[in-house]
Amino acid sequence: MARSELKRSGAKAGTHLRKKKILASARKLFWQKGYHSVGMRDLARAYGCQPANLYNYFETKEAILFEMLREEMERIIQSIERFEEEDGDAVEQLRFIIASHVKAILSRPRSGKALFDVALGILSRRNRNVIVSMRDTYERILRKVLRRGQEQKVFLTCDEKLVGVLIASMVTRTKMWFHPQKGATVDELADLIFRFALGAIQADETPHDALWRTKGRMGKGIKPI
Amino acid sequence: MARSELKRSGAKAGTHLRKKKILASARKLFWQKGYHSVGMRDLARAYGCQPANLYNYFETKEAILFEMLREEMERIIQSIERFEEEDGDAVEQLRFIIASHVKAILSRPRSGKALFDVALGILSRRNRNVIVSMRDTYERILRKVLRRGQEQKVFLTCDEKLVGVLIASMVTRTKMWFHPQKGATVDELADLIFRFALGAIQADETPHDALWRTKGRMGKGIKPI
DNA sequence: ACGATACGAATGAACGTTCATTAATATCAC
DNA sequence: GTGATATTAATGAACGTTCATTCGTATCGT
Repeated sequence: MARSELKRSGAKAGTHLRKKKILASARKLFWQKGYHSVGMRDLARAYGCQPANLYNYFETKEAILFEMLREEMERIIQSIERFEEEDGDAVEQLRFIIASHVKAILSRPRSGKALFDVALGILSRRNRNVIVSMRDTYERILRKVLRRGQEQKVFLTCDEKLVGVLIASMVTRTKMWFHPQKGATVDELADLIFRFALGAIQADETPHDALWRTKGRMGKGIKPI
Repeated sequence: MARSELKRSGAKAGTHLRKKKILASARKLFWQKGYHSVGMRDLARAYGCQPANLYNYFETKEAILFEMLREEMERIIQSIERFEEEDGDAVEQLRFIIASHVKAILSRPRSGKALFDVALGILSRRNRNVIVSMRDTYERILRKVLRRGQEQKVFLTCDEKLVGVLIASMVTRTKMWFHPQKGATVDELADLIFRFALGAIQADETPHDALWRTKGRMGKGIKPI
């Protein structure tokens, strides 16, 4: 292990890995209990060390929250950023965006804690700006797709800014009430939300009656806190 | 040891009035800054007394939050509870429910703090059950109307449980991003959300293209935190 | 004078954070 | 290789502050 390359990056590699592990356990706790209900002592216990040691990896508690949110947003954006420029079927792009977002949100242990919203009031101005600008990127892409759909005449003329926030609202809040069940999977949920949104804005009036015959199946997954 | 409800008997009628005033200033603060960012000192200063005095009116800080939320929920429910039994045009009932809810939510100084969601994690089990059961009442009424609309064949066959939470999600989150402006009033917003929802579930395929020509006007009111 | 109302001061707990120190590991001169 | 010397990683105990809440006492309306 006397490789010269390891001298520089070797020590750092270990730290980076440990940082990720701290973030992983912090993420779980923050989503479950909310920022204010989780102390540094909790974070330390979850990771397996003393509170003081966490300060070798993060400057403050807020820094942990920030890094966690940044990673999460990055994941969501990366999966859809190609739609900003890429021309294509807007309907399919909308379907993908919704599905991707729903999956990202529900891939974490349920919260019901509105962590993201609370966080914006906690982060420093600098950090909040970073997160907010990432959220803006997400909404910009969504609006771009909505506008594309209008140009393709597959969506009705609509205020894409408004429709964007409405769709995002439905998706965001899924984590408050949705529990995957037999007959009510995350994929199905995403599909239903997509169809709901599409029904509201689609131009050609294909009856989508059949799409809604899910009574009693999807209902199982709905269990608000 | 604050006694509960000694409104009558020899107790001064002023007590009840002062309690209301404390609640009023507390409500403003809680919605603006969130529960954790508001201390008893802040509540006392806003009302105009010392922190200790608040304990003559409420047993705990949580009790203030609870009473406040209870009043708020009561207001919302009272305005729509007649739809639980009353037969009538489901489309108009849905329009009324959405409008009523939007107005209730946006009648307070903006929060962007997800107070309601956070509160559910703060309240004692007993108090949370009260609030949750009120929320359930709201959702039950909404579902009843959605079912009525299906029976009247004005709504598509749909899972009213799912559609209910989707609609409620859109409405609830308005407080995160909507600012009334010239050309973007609360009433217009409520109407647009109603039309969005109706477009998704309505049975007769009346093109509602014209309904969406609001571009650039409603957009002004959209300003997330 | 008496109870309702308010106050100032104090309490104990919890919080994020800092600090001096130890244990372990890598680096380097010889 | 061996011992001296940095560097890193982690610790346990405390720090100062803030918090909701309690206590004893004074004030006020009647």
